Amino acid sequence: MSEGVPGKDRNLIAGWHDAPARASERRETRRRALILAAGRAFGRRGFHNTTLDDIAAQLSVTKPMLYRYVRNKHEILYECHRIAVGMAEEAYEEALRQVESPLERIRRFSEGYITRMTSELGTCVVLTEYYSMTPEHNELIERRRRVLDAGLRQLVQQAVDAGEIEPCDPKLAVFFFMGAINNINRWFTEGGPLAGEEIAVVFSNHIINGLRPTREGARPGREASGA
Amino acid sequence: MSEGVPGKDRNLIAGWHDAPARASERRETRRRALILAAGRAFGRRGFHNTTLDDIAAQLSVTKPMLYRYVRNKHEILYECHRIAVGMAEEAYEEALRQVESPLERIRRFSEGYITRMTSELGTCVVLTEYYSMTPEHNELIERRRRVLDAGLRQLVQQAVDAGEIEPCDPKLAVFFFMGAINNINRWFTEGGPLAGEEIAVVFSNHIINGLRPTREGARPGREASGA
DNA sequence: CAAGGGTGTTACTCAAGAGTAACACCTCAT
DNA sequence: ATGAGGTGTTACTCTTGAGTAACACCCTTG
Repeated sequence: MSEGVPGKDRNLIAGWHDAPARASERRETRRRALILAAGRAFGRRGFHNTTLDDIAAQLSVTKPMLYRYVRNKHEILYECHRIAVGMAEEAYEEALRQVESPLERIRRFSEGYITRMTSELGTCVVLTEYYSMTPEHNELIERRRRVLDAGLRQLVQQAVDAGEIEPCDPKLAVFFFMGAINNINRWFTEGGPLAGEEIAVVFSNHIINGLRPTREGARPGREASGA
Repeated sequence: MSEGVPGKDRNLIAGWHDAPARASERRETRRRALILAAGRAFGRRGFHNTTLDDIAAQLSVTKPMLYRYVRNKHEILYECHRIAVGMAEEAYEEALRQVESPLERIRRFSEGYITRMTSELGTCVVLTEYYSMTPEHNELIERRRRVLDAGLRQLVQQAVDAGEIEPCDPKLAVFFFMGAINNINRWFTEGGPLAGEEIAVVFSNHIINGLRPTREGARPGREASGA
């Protein structure tokens, strides 16, 4: 996104005011920038607490301009959710492609998903507020989420069957770690102390190893034996 | 609405239409019922997608009635959040009281918090939508959450120091499991197939043991993880 | 049987914010 | 230059929903 384009960049939000040449191409870029700005605001302050005027101001234009790029406010929210599931699906398929072991696939998925979610585009994403979508949009997103969920549960089940992990309820297991992951946007801030990849690795480890009790599980009488 | 009929129990929401005797006592009961109904709706459809008329309808009264029990809509949301942090604080203190081992305290906290959160009162609670509170309310809630967070991080650090768990970043660890827990309300439904205590136990295990890789990570010669 | 406090209603006000109409400017190909 | 198409604005409309005023109906207690 941030090319070596000379001079301009009059705005914080990338890609709006530097018009990339040809019409239809610019249109796409701007639409993207709009979704990004809106998504961030939605994530931080919520869908209904963010007005179109706010978003427009972010891009230093006025509200009616936005309607050149999106049909209405709900479409923006829908796009955000599409990006979000899209990233999860991508990570899932990538994981299937890259490794064989079910457990390792889960790790890859988690890492890939988190990495995407904390990327520039990802930070725009809203995982909460699915209830603010129109029923039609919600249905579309839900459907995709359900498919993904089923895939993940299957992975967990396979990991159990392969003896890689102890038996557990796949449904709850998936709820568990997806909950942890989907909550990241609540506290993550781009440019904060934590890099996305860092979080991805740490979280994935927690998913698989938990708080990772030490073998001898020191007695309640505590006694640190060599870290 | 003909009242006073001995049969009563004319409404789903407990405690509204069966007037418990003395005035000030009933007032409290009704206020409680109102918060509960509202909190559930907020959790399911979001703060802004829930109108006061909706809430009133739930209780089979009309909007102006609600104003006899709360100052305004924001106060309801605040009460929900107060209940939520309150439950977390309770669970935390209980954990400190009951056991000594830092790791065991974390488990107790998690179990206690989840159990409360899935209790009848708990299901009303909104953990999302903190951004829909007034800045003043938000400040109050935030403050308490920060204190709790600090306590939890300390527990994690202590568990590390005591050699109970492998070293890790306490901040991320707490974000991790609190994320998983706070997301429960997204999918939990009272009277669904999963009981609150069940979830509490399973999640707490996941927090501590993760997906619990088997020792040799191989054969399905699983040992009995007796219930 | 009044009187008064509590319960509940209908019928409003009022602000905010999504969405639109209409116009004004710029710039580029002919 | 000129008109066409894209960019951007100001100044609205209209709906929704929070909050309120004002009244009507009990019950209880003297």
